[in-house]
Amino acid sequence: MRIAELAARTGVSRHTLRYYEKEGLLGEVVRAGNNYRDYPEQAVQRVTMMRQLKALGFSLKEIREVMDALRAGSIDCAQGAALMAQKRAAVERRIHDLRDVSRLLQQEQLRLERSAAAHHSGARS
Amino acid sequence: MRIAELAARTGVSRHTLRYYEKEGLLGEVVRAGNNYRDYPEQAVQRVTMMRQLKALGFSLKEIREVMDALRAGSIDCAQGAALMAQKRAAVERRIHDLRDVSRLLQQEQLRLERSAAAHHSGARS
DNA sequence: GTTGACCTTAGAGTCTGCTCTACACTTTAG
DNA sequence: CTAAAGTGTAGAGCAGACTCTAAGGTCAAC
Repeated sequence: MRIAELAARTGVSRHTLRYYEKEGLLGEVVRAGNNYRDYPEQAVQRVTMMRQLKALGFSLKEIREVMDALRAGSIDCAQGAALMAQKRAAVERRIHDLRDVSRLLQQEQLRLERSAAAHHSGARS
Repeated sequence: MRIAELAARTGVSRHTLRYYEKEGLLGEVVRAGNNYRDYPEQAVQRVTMMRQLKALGFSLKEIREVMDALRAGSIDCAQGAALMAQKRAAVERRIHDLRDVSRLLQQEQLRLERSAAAHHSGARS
């Protein structure tokens, strides 16, 4: 498919798609005879995943590493699987850290709710 | 404490601490008679939390909202608690999304491991 | 009372990740 | 055939988040 279709189906602009390619996130993109980019169907999933990872706070460099792993998988399955496991571990670490933050926020929330209740019942602060 | 100590204890540079203050992440910072900033002990926890949130991919604007909620809590407990709950919901959403990504990566990993095993046992790809 | 460590502000510079513009070529619709 | 829509490259511009520099005030120690 051409760049406009990929942009439409992923919600990532043409400009950004070319930028991602330049930054190595999309590997080599095949060109048609007229020099237009010709993306495979799979590009939709790949770019969608990039967008998701981006939204979760991953840098383009980190995303590139995930994509490299996926691409390596098409060549060397064992190596690709290993890289995939490593990237998944990074994601799990991030989940763990977020849980810590969530717990902190909850503690603060409970503390404030107790304070609010105390004020409401006429107690002194 | 002075800015150098806060920087040392949080791992955030003097420059960045002033920048965060300018961006409203630290609220009003009390000044000593000599116009030096004089941070309360609590600033260590606050700045540490900023650093954590930052590492997890939150923008300064989002972090500012969390800090505003914490600061509001010192004034209006009920309101602070509500904001805290709201921020915690955002964190939980992010955890949920990360779990999706983790699941995707795991699927790919398993697929590749099966492929690798098939290759190893002499099967055709 | 001067040296050196620390503090101040204002503002310039840097890096990332887009986003847009200019200009030229290709394709498609009428 | 021509106009509009789409694509290409190169490069400028921009916002966010720092990072650093310059020029000067403060303070503790010698």
